[in-house]
Amino acid sequence: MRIGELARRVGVLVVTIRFYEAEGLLPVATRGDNGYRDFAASMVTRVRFIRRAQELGFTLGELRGFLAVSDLRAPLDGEVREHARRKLADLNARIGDLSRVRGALETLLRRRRCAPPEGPCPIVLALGEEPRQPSTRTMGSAKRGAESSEKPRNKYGSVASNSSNVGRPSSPRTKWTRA
Amino acid sequence: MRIGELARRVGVLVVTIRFYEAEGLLPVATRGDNGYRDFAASMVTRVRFIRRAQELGFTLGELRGFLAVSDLRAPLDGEVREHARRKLADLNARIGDLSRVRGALETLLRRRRCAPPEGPCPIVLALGEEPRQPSTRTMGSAKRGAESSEKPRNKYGSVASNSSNVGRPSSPRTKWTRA
DNA sequence: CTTGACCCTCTACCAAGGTGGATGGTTCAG
DNA sequence: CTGAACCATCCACCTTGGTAGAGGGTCAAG
Repeated sequence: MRIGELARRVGVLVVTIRFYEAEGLLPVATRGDNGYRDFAASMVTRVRFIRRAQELGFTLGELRGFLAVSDLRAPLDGEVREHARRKLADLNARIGDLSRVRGALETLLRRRRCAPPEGPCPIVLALGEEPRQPSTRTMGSAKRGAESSEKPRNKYGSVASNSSNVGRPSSPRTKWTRA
Repeated sequence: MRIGELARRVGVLVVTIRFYEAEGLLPVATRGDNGYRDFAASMVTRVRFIRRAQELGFTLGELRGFLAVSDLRAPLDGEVREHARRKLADLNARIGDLSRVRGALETLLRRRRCAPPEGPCPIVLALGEEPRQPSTRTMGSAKRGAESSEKPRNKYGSVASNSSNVGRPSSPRTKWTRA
């Protein structure tokens, strides 16, 4: 199968297929005498898998690692197995969170408006409340940002000093002077 | 509360808070005479909500829309309600998908290796197979790419000229010199 | 009155995940 | 044989969600 047909079958752009190959998500395709790539039929499933997994919040990096293990058909030994176990835990946490959001959303649809006149929306509360159990959440869009009340030692991250509230009826000349 | 304290409490960078304000995810903070932002205590919950929702695959754009509705405390009328209903359907599909992945992953951990010697990994199959029911999956990382066997009417339809890339050592016949 | 921890604005830049264009070779129908 | 529809390469650019730094004001303690 040529690249165009593969792309058409999955519903992605040709350039995306090439991008995936370059990124190591697809095995380097064999080439004909004309230099054209020739893809096996199984690549349809594989590309479809990539798209679906991406929608579920897996990054291409994770997928690359995962597919590499799958391709090697290597036994699931120590490190990889441990990684899989961690992924499973993440997955469970994630499913739990999404279920909470679903519950809140269902409640919402049963009511007439988002929030009781005072206080925030139940969905905001459901997700925004203090974390009760620090389950290692490092999935999906987890960036390398500081996590849950840790000291963010970068850019305006030092220590100490607290001056919690307003109390400055002072001079009104600054650069901004906006209300 | 000043920006630094808010950032510290949630565990994000100060610049991230400013970024959220600029992106319309937080209401524009009131300013003191010195120009410093002054945040309400409820912003802690709100920012925490944003982080958690992001981890769950919501984009900042979705969150902006959602929070706007929540802030207005407007009744959930036609369009917004419809949107919420669609989100709920997406959510259900997503939870179902993640559950499938979880099942596959559990199976995987019970076995010794990823796949039976022939054929691909069960997880790849579980996600990569032909879509059976075209439920509108437009969540999480859904980009504006072509979808499911549509004609990707972009790229590969025109030609033109360029000037960069000088002095290429073009081979007599082909550029790629096949494998 | 200086120092250091804050705060402000603005501009640049980064990584991920592509998208699009320029330039050119290949294939096939008419 | 010609034109379109493909295929190839490389390079530039876009969006998202931030980060980092320059340049400078504010404020409390020493």
